[in-house]
Amino acid sequence: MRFPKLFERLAALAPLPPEEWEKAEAVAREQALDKRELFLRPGDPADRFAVVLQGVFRAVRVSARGQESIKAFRAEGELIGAYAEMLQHLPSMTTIEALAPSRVLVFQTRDFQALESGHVCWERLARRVAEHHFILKERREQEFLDLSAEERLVKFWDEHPHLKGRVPQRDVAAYLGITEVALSRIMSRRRKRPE
Amino acid sequence: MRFPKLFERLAALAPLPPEEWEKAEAVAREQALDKRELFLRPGDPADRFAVVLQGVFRAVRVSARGQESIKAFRAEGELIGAYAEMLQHLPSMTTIEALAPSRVLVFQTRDFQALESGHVCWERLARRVAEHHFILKERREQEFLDLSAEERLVKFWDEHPHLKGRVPQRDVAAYLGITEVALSRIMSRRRKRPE
DNA sequence: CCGCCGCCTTAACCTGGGTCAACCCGAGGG
DNA sequence: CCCTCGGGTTGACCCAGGTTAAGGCGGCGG
Repeated sequence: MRFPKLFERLAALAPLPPEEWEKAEAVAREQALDKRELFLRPGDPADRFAVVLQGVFRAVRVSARGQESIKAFRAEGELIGAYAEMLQHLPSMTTIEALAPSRVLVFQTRDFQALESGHVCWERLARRVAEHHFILKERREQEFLDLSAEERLVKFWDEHPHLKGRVPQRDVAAYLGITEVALSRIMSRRRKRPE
Repeated sequence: MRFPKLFERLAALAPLPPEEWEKAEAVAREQALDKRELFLRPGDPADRFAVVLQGVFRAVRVSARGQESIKAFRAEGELIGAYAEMLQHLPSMTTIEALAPSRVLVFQTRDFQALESGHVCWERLARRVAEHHFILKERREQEFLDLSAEERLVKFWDEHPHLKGRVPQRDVAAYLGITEVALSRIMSRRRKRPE
């Protein structure tokens, strides 16, 4: 077993026999990425995903108008991939970019489907992952519905303290749905007013 | 089989043997709701969900500040329930209210777990449902990130034509994340300007 | 028939955030 | 040492949407 820590993490989500994990490791491939390097770009087939072993990533979507917004940041132990597109068998509309030198463990969805038909544990794990992602998105939806940009910012740092210093400000702005200018203003406002 | 149409719908998502469906129908209970009646209110245990047989519902969340925002509308063939809370074994924070006289088919999650341990098809179906919900939420996230309120409105009616005339305007506003006043203004703006 | 109620609209005013543009500052590279 | 460059800040100006408050209007009960 090359990645016992990762195994623990997954097994906590759903029962996962060690021998099944061994099979998964057998089809996985380690990949190193430089800062700025892309794990996935728009138009690529969404036929693989990965677990972050080290580093940080941002999942970006550029709109028709050319402005880029950030769907998520992903750090150690989290999944990267164009999940929605994968489920719909569409080419990726997402760019996934390393914000720092990183290492990931890559799986082909094809290989994963093979694992799934071998043992039900994978089905259950896939379900858990889907459910977890749903919960995260719903939480975010809630934030857009009833929080101001400033409140979203505060909440963001509350919930992602481990990203401090690892993601540029402009990307935080693009995650919050505002411009970097607005974010800068909010921060200076906070610096002065509510001590 | 009391609800063959519903069976078709579900079976389209994931393979579902008719005899399993029969078992599900056996534990389901039909419920009628008047306009304004609540299927679920905040604080209720999130231990049941339902399929809409007839009518429309709105899933509301009231924020700490007391303003209510709408997570989703649900019409015939769709699921109602506090899904996120159910997954997290939390009491409901959502109100689910009939916008018209409605009929639903209610399941207890407890009964459903029994079905799941009886046959893997339910596991697969649950996964599909989770994935589907995820896709919807991600799409909505995208809309908040790079569409204006006006564009969100247009998209809303594009994607939900069957809700026309069935949901009050103020609720559409609360779904879009704006006030009813703003929505009214947007509509009159559109009436004049871009013919 | 009147009056009320629920729902929508309109207007006046305020504010947060967008846009554009100038500027600052620290890290390299020549 | 200076230049450049990437990333953050600031200011001026504008506009979408929030807030408050005043109608409009159709439906329904009395």
